[in-house]
Amino acid sequence: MAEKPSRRDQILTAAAELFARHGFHGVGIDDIGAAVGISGPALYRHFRSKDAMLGEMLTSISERLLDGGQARVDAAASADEALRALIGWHVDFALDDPALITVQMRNLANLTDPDRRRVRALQRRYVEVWVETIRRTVPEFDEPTARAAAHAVFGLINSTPHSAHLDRDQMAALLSRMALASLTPVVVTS
Amino acid sequence: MAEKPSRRDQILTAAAELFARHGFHGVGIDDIGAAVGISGPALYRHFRSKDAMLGEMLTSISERLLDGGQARVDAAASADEALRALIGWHVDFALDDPALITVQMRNLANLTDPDRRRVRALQRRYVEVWVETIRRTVPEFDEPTARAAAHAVFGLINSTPHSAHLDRDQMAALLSRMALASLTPVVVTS
DNA sequence: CGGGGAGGTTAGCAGCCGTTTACCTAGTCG
DNA sequence: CGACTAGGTAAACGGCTGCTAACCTCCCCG
Repeated sequence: MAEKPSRRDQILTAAAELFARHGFHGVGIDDIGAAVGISGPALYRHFRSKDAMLGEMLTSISERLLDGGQARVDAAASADEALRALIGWHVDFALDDPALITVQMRNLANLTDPDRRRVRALQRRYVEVWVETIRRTVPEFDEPTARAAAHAVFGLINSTPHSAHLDRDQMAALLSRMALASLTPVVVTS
Repeated sequence: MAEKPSRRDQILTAAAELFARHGFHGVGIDDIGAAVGISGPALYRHFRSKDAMLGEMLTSISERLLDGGQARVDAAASADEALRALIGWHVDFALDDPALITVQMRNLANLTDPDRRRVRALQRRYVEVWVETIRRTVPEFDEPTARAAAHAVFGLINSTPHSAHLDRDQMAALLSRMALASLTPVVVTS
């Protein structure tokens, strides 16, 4: 079933690609229209404004990340397994939607104030899932350290768009291994 | 000696801060002027254009990164020490100039064509320094893998601006440990 | 059959923003 | 002392861009 994507979704994915490549302000309304075969102001039949596109894009990413991450953690049997599942989840997301990940990293500042608040709240909750999971497997990390470590792992995994030299599976394996290793630096070489 | 910074440098650091926070297109010429106490078009006494500011900013970062990295590697006695030195160098840079690092990560696309070529060439050479160093300490990585790993480590270290919750020294220690651990995942738990 | 909504189109406006211009000071130096 | 320069100002211009307006055309459904 070819799951025909709604016009809105077509527009959002095209816009994400463009925003990722040129930045929010670097993309014109006409560019987005052209990318989906319609031209210019026709977009206003589907979105209230250009800001609204970015807003919807980022809130939907943030919700998907949070929900998926939470689900993986809840389904895990042990703390260790939870961490692996979380890493795998984020790696898959970053590899499957590099444009979305890039936009989420770079274009938070271009959001409208209420949108930014919403997105930040979602992101904070996602980070919190990570912080708890990390602290369960690496008890010697205090909370601020775990938070900083979580951000560092995000940076590591989200580097994906800048290095597509490996194929998907190798990349997933590499990133997962590196992420996991970076979080267990204290495995004493006995 | 209070090393009074030249006007040009004042402008560049102020502009870097603004570009990092709002993105290149999100900052007006008047904003930059205001940030250094002069207003608007006075900047054109010091720079040919707004693009020229970004160009000079990014080439100078890239040169500093490359030169410093190369120097550290050359000064190192062993491969292992070279890797540690390289990590330390990049961590120090990212912690001391978070704005510059952010601009370099996000605003490559806003460069003028010749500037982008120059910067990319410098960045490639810097990555190459990392790739060689990594391969000397982790021989089981082939070249593409080492390159991808280098990018991942950059992402890890450059995550600094998004998490200033720790003080400088703790942050440096954490990032260095994580970076090093991520690159030696094969320390078999004997 | 006939009318209304969904989804296009082009033309045009309004505002922003990078850049140029013309002008005005202080210093500096022959 | 007079002239040139470095560095600043405010005003104006021109192009780009987000958005609106007016209009057109299917398609569906009573």
